Amino acid sequence: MVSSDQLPKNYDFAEVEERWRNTWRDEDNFFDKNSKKPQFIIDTPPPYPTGNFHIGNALNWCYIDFFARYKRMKGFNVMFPQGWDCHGLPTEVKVEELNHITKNDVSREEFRRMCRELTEKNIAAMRITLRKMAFSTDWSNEYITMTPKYYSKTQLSFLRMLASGYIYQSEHPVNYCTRCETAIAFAEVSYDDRETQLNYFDFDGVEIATTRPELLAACVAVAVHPNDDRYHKLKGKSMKVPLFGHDVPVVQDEAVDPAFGSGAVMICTFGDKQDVHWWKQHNLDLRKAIDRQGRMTAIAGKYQGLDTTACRTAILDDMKAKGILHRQEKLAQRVGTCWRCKTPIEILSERQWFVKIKPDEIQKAAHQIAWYPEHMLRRMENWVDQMEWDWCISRQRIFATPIPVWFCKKCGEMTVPDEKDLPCDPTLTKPKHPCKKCGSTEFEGEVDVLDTWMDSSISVLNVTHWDGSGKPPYFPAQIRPQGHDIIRTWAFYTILRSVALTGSKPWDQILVNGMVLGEDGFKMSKSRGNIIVPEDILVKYGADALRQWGAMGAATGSDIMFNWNDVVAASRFQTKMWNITKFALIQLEKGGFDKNTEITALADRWLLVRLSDTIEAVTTAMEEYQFDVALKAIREFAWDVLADNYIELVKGRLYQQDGSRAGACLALHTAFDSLCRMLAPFIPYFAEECYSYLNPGQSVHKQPWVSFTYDDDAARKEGNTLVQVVAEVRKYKHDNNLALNAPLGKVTIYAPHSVNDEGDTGRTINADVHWRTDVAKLDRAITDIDFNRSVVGKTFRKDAQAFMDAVRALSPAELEKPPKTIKINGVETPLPADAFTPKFSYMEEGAKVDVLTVGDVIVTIAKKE
RNA sequence: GGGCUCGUGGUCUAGUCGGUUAUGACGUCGCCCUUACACGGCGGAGGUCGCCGGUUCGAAUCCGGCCGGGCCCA
Repeated sequence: MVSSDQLPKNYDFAEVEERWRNTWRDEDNFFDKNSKKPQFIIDTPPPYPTGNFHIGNALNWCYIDFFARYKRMKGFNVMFPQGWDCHGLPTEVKVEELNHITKNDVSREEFRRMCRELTEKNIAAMRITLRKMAFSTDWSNEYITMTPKYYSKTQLSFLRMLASGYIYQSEHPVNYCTRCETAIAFAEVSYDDRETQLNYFDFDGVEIATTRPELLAACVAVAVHPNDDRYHKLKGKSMKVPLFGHDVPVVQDEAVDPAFGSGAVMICTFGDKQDVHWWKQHNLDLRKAIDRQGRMTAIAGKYQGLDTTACRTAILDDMKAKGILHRQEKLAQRVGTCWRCKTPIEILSERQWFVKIKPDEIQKAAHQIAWYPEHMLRRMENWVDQMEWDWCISRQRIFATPIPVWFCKKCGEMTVPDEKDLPCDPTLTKPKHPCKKCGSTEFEGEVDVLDTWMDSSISVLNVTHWDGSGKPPYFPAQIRPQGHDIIRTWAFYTILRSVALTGSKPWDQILVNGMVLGEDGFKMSKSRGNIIVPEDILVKYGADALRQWGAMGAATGSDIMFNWNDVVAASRFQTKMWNITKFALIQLEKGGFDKNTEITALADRWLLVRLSDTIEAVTTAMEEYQFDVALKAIREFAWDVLADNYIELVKGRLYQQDGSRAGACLALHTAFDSLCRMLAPFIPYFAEECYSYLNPGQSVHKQPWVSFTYDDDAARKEGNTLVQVVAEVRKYKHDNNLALNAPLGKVTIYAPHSVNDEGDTGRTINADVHWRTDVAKLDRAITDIDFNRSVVGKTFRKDAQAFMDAVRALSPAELEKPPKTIKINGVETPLPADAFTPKFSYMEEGAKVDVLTVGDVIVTIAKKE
């Protein structure tokens, strides 16, 4: 044990946190392949390496670290890997910005090198924050998706899904961002409100309303509702498209809303998702009027080369000139945009690669996973239910995993590399064998690359070593922690891929955390100026305070508002705990403690039973990932039970030098040791620091989770009463304008059982205290009756009111000694025990005393003259 | 328009498979520098638990409707 005078007066988080950060070793957190302990593998989210670990990440990682540390203490072989999801557009855009280039100004290889370089720099910066936050990362299982080691696994998964028929290529309409020049998946489409114009014009004699006149060249049909009398005559006819002159059929479809516009709509390839539906349904022509850059194609005739906006203006002008534009109306509209650049997306028909979505097997696997909180499963169900198209996985970009496929230049046959030859960039290398179909050795490598979700959706397969021979040795993982914003992407794609590649669910449990909102209650954003970065909090209050905010800010799973108050309160709790540590050390070094001391004093028994209750509650909460409940219970025990009540009760005894202090020393040590262990997952630096003073050279993080139990119902009840008696006496002093340490004279406590308080009560309230079990010899009168409504209501139901009236009508003697039955509404009814308690007022003969009652305990106070 | 979720003192929040006086923090007011702690202790004030209706002896809690936030999706 370290001497108490070596403890600094104040807790210096900056010094302590840095010291332990430099002391702890990475190896202590490594997953042990040879361990016999049960495994607990965490499918940690690989963040996008922006260079800044933001507060949302911090919350997510706090949760992970809480249970990772808890599970280690509970005897699990924990893997807490750290991944980095590198590929994708944001980095490409950043590289273009920083170097003042566009991707086409340098070679693909050079551009990739620039992206890798930036990413490495960003990862290095983020690792520093992770370490400062004291996350118990398993750095031996770090993965970086842009490395050949990782993306060869992405490619392997691609080849296997290609072989099993999950992956196919096809020409199909896809969401396309013409600014980024790439296809995107539905999950990457966001929706913005905007106002547009609905244009009514003459279409070969019929009025049609459209918001997208520029697509006239791509018109392939006119649709009307089958029951719309106005257009019966058009059935089976064809019509001539104005300005362009090609003929299109008239089709009938229930989905046409006769009340919208003129009730007749033009179908174009493609204005929106509905057009795609109709196009498939009615087997219509394909007319591509917009190219990958968002410009009009040759099919648009004289409008060729214009962008869509210019084309719209030109066509409307021409309509006006021809006199066929009837009128224009304003229309509120939701438009799909690229999540990254906010450019409105186009639906283009393209040859792309797709992954088959099989809703049933995804639903089945999703239901085999335990969701925390449970209702988050609904989001997955709803998303899977409304999937219409397969997942488009090809992207026309550069910084991403290459699609490992070649096509024969002669016959078009597809060739793939052997699994052992991965990774592979087909744009740089050639297949090892000639074309199987025609024998040619001339190949063209696929230039498209993979959606980054193809990388990250195998994170769990990667950490469980799925690519090893045979069955994945560690698969499935135990838990996936993630935010609810990416349920429809990361969680969805992971389940899909896991089922496709292994036939099984990816994890046993999924823990979904909420979003972090700014102090003003809104989503953090640059424009609102409400962004809080973890580094700010680390500098001002330290990692432990930030971690406490993460645990206590809100119930697990709900959105959490950032609040400096919570951080300040967390830091104050540490100050309080620091002082408890100093007190414990000062007391324990006086004579140590003996594990075999018999605990007899009520206060000591009470502390131990309350500790036991707390440990049980905290353990239950940890098992359910209710970190707010767990930390709240710990804080309450430390501050309220231990510091404000227990220590106040026994400090007088501890100051003495006789044998009566031994029990208090043991109780104090037990509580303090347990607190350090329970706090270890939440505030690892602080818990380590406190623990180290009592146990030099030992780490609290290598200790098992607390298992202390203490069963003593009487101590719980009597101790609570004792605490209340002290509180009542303090209030009495307060009400009588007495100082809290004012001497009180003789105080008699009449309790139902004899109590051994070792003199604690008398010293605490500064009085000459006498405990008695006999009945107080006082004149008393009944002033009121307390009913126990939970008993009365359950027993009498409708007659509860009548019962209470009947009791009030009893004589004082009957109230003190209740009869067996009571007459309610004229019926003799059994009188249940505990239905009511009479309230008495007491007077002692002659002597002037004040009387306090606490439950069934009576306290008389004879004031000192 | 649909789905999910939330609405509790000035602010944030616990409680939500009904049950005695609705939890805690911050703020606020009063008293107290008691040998761990004034970054503290003790005590107080402050709430028609969004609104309306229903079920019940009893509703913050269950049911229905409405109003208002947030998120996801059409």
